[in-house]
Amino acid sequence: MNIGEASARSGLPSKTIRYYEDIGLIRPDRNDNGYRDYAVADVHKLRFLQKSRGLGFSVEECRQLLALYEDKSRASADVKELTQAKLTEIDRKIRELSELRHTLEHLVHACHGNSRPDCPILEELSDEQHA
Amino acid sequence: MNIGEASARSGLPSKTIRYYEDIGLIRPDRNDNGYRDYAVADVHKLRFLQKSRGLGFSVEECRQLLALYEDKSRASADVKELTQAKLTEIDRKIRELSELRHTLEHLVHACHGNSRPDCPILEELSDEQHA
DNA sequence: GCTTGACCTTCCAGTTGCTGGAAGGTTGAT
DNA sequence: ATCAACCTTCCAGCAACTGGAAGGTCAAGC
Repeated sequence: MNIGEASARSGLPSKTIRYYEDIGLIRPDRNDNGYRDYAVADVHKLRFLQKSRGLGFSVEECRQLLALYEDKSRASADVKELTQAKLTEIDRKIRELSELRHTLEHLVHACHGNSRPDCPILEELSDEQHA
Repeated sequence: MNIGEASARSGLPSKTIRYYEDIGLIRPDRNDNGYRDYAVADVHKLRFLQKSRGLGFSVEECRQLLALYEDKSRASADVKELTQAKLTEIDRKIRELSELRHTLEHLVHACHGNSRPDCPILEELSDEQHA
């Protein structure tokens, strides 16, 4: 499929898809006319990139995550270690998002604009253990 | 407190903290010697920025989120609408992170490096509804 | 009181990760 | 045949930092 359809299916702009090719994240085939030709597996990768980038992983981290799928020696200790590190990071992100969610909900329901600048939620936000 | 301590307490590099001042996200006092002087509330904001940036929100989105705390008219319809939109976004991110987590765990436990390129997890990854 | 080292300041240049636009080739429909 | 809607490369600009130079401040030790 052409880049336009890959874009529509992955949710990434064509510009970004070409950029990801420039930096070696994906390697689509080329048609005789020079057009890029994306396979379904490429779209999978692109969707994966679209999500993981949006979740705050750097391009280099995304490259590592992609490699976890592609690494032939997936059972190696290195890969397991990296995966475990990523899992820990994901768990932290999930926790932080849950806290952020909790805070926003509180702001809407509990604070009526009169309790700043020392609203208890702001305190909570900066608590190392808890927020 | 000086920028070094604000950096240590917030987890942000001093460079980044100065940059956030440049673009108007925080406004610390200045001492007579010209040094920036951060209050505890500033550190709260910085920690908040550190987290929300790491969770994939753009600086402009972080500015909006910060404004939710500072907006005197917090009960206005606009603010509630923005908050609701952010809550929806946060829920989506939490869902995507959970899926990513699930996928990585599966890779470690279920795939032994022999089932690509059509590993069922890669399929799942690209599914609009499910992954 | 003077030096030393660890701070802090501004400024400017470089990097990452896109994003827009120009200039031009391809394709499919009228 | 021409028109819109694709596609191509290339180059410039923006967002969000990041590093380094050049220099001022401060507390500790001699």
